[in-house]
Amino acid sequence: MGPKLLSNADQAQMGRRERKRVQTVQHLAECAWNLFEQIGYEQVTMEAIANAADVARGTLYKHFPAKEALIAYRFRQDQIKHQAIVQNAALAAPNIFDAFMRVLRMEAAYAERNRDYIAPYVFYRLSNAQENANPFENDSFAPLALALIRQGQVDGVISAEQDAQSLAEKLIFLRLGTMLRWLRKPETVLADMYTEMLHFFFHGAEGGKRKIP
Amino acid sequence: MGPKLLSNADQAQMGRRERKRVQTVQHLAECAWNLFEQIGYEQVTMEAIANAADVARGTLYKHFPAKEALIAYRFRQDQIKHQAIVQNAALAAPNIFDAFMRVLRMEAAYAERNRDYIAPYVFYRLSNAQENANPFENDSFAPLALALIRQGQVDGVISAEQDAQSLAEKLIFLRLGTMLRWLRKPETVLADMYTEMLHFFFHGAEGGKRKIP
DNA sequence: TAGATAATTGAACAATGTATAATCATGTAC
DNA sequence: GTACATGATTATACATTGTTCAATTATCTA
Repeated sequence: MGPKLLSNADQAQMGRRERKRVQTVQHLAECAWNLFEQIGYEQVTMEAIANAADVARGTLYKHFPAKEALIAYRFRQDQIKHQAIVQNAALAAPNIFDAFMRVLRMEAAYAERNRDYIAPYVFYRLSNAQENANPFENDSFAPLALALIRQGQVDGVISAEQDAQSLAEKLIFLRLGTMLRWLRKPETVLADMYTEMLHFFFHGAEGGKRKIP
Repeated sequence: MGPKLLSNADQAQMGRRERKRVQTVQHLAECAWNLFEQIGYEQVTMEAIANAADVARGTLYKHFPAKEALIAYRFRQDQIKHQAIVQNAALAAPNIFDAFMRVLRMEAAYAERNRDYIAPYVFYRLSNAQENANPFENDSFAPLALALIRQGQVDGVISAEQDAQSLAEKLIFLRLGTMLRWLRKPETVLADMYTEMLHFFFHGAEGGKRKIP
């Protein structure tokens, strides 16, 4: 249901108006990103972006209701681009734990490369959580996590008594906490923290050790 | 180390300047809260609060750098007020799980009573997470959770291999996710969701069932 | 009492985000 | 192809947030 990468065929079918809209959006995103990289995200104002793209400020706001939306667009595009690779990596894994591990490793690598943008992105998505059903519904991670959890339940590695959707949401918030801790501590490595997080996700605080009943 | 409820003796020792500061802060918070209750949090502007309290806008901003800070102040005061009761309830519990349960039940009751303010409060605390070590460090829940987790480790109910601080943070973000889901779904009961969350916190997605080794 | 320190005020400022009327480009129906 | 509806763009104004600054007032300290 989400937006997809547009083939040339799709573009031809769209009509000039829609085609121009997409073009404008891409142009705005590009100009914004250039500015972000040049002078730093925080320093860039919406006015500056509009000027760089040579449109009125109102036009910019029409397509991107906030500066963070420009990051979200970028990230979304990248997610769509990498979706197939990530899914295949997950499918090729020998078990659910490794599948998650591979997905999270790729995500960690991406996050390390885009560190400066993670915080504004996350808070933006979170603040708009009231509207969407799930704050990270558009995120490509959520549906993948859900699928893997369901598979885990089939395999018997994950308790079938717990609602898969609910488990997915818990994982998403564990991931959020992990990301924020990583952002706060410059010396940490996100992929390592994800490993610890995954262990906790599967075994909980009890840690897989059973108390004598 | 955090702010404490002020006894009269404390106030006498403070000096007029500090005494007036506290007085102003309380006055501002009161005026703001009255407005929030009268016309709804979203509708109230900082200017309106300043006018109601009969101070310059700059003065209001000096004490409360954002509208959300007025909620945070309120909540903090209430937390301090209830701290002893909550702690005693936790101490009186027969085990760690029940201790958490009692604490979270009280918190749930409080949240249900203050539903309208939870979302802005949470996002505000979260956005200021870069500064503080932990986004909910000033929260009275964090240190209590940490203490209970350490106790759980002593009792052998919680794996001693995992860092208590790290576990506490995980619980805090599970709690965050739970709160946001509760906010999104008006039909849900927060206390019930906390129960499920706690079960997950202890046993993980595996759910306490061991796979055949 | 004198001088340092902190709080308050009023004003201006930069930026965000919303709203509106006028204008221009595109789509659709005839 | 013309006519009309619809969507996008522009310029502008507006309310609000949050910051800054110089001038003033109140408190503290020596």
